[in-house]
Amino acid sequence: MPSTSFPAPSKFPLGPPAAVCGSGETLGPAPPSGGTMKSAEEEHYSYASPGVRSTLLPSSAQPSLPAPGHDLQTSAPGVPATAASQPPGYGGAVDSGPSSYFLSSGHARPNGAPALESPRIEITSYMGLHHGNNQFFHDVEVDDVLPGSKRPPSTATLNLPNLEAYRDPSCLSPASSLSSRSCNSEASSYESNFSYPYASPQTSPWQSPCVSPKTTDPEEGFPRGLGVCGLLGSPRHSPSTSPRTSVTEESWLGTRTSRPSSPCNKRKYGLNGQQLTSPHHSPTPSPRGSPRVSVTDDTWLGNSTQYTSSAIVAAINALSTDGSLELDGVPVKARKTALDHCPSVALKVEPAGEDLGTTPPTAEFLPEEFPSFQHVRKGAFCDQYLSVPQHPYQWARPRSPTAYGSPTLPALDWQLPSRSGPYELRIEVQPKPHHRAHYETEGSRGAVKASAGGHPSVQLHGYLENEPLTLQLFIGTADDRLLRPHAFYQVHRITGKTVSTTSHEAILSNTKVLEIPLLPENNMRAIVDCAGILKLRNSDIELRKGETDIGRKNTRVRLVFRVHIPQPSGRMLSLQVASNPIECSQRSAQELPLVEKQSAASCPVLGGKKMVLSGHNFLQDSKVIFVEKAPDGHHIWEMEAKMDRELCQPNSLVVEIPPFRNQRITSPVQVSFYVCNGKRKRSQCQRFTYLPANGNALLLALSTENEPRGPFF
DNA sequence: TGAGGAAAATGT
DNA sequence: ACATTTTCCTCA
Repeated sequence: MPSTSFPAPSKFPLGPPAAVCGSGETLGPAPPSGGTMKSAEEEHYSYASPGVRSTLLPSSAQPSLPAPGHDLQTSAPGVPATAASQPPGYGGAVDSGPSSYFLSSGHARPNGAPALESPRIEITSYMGLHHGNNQFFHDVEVDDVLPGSKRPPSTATLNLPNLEAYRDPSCLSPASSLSSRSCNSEASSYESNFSYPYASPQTSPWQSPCVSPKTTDPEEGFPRGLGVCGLLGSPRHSPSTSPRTSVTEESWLGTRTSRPSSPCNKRKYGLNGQQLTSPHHSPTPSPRGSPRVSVTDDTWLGNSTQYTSSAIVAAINALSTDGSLELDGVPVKARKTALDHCPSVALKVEPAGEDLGTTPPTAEFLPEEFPSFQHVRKGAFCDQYLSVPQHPYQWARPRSPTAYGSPTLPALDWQLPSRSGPYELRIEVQPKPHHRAHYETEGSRGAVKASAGGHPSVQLHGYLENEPLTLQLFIGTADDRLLRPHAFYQVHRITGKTVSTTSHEAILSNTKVLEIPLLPENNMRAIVDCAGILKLRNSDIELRKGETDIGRKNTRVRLVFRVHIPQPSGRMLSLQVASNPIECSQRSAQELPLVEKQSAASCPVLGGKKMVLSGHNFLQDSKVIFVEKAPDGHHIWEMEAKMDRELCQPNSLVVEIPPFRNQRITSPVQVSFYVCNGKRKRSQCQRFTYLPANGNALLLALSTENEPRGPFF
């Protein structure tokens, strides 16, 4: 299908194609998978031609998905992201006017931030773009759903009063904003406006957004995915996936609810997040093979990711779809989105259920149209789950929703390439692998830093215009699945003397997004010294209806950066890159010592035998403490081993096994030892079991063996 | 603030 | 009994 649908490159509205598209090369590494993918260029083209709206590429057309996040990973500075191959996801958005979204002239920039003129926002109906997820099928749906509603894809323009440099999504729902209650963050609302209904392959497109996925717990009446509110609408959910949705409000909400004693049943996932069971699979074939998908994440993401099909689909959609089509057809209103949070509501609204469970509420409705409705729902929803006080966040200021989230911008769970044509968004300086996130009950723990000191930095290469752009940053997942906003962590804006970078907070679909100016005068490079990480309580998030991810042991995140580059054609080209994974728990940050091997499995009763422990994270002051416990668990004795510092190596400790205290042992004695780093208390250290293989040997071998023998392992 | 530690809670 | 998560304390 595909290809045909693409417009010829020549059509590329933008300037010389060549420039834009640099040939594949720009793309960089060719598409991983067999060439099926189109070069970025092509895609560009496709999208580009304004006229072409309809071209929807069948998903098939783009077999390959971008690897989620992948690009990022590679992120080693300097290293080009391989992922490039991905097509610009949504790049193709419709024709909107030139991006309304961005600033045009550099006007005053307060604080260095680019000033926005009064931005004019054009609303285009691209719907497709947004919801990345399921656009595939929309055509149909649209019609069905909104029969009369189609609107011309035209764009509307709004003039914003002014400029804060950035648009705030929040504006949208006034009410919503910070208040915890407003589950729907503004963003969401905003999104909803734009959102476009797309159906996940699996689900019927039209299901009510709210519909609860089957997978969901029966008990819950609500649909789970709501949270997303539509934004992301992710229909994607694979069961496994968590709807990102929920993420966050709480954060902002700040409220603390009493902790729920136990979260309702959540599904268990593998540590990586893989879900053990997936309720439904999307029928659609998963794109996995597609190059895009795999491209990159290697690092964190295992190649094997199990992405939910929906996610993939979304990605595909993004790539392939021509927003325009949908746009037209889709009545904006049609979508009911916002419900997200208020699943219940949604339910009411829509019968639903249809789907297979997974369906997240895709629906969107225009906020405008149903403003009150939304709010209500939100409130309701929140109440149910959270009693949170509102936050006083500043970003609450009103802005037109549209401004911020122009309809054309891709949802946060869309997989986007890190480079396309001449452009490449690259993380020049990676964040440290550990950063202790702070809870709402704590004070800030500062900004994420770089390993070598300083802070992470991101640069947009290949952009030669003089117009400043906005770099968006949000906290994404680091598991094996497709990159998506992390439900349990939110980016936290840090301000103060130590922060040199101006930033602005916005909320998109329950996900806090930090917007940082990318200025030509700075070479389109931003030093991210204003981003901290907030941890939301697992119980709060897990209770959300629609949330399927679990927080326990889900403590790794990635910084996800996005930039939207207005194209001459009026479309917006979006690039995204994710950082290396960052471990956010306190404990992990301490780098616990880990013993992988021990040279001895037994020792004479008198002890004295030397043992080599091989592992990681051993420090100069590491201590090894032996403990003997009776079969019933009774603590018999413990003793700190004598360490042979001379023989110790960074990854190995040589210790002397202390003599057993009970020399009348007639049967195997189980001895454990702890390896402690520095001040860490034993209780916080890893305990290893040393089990003498032969009881007799213990009893009878009174002579000590002081030298380790042979190869230990 | 920004951290570092750790006790108190919870979850397995 | 442990492993993890959250809340508190302290300090610079």
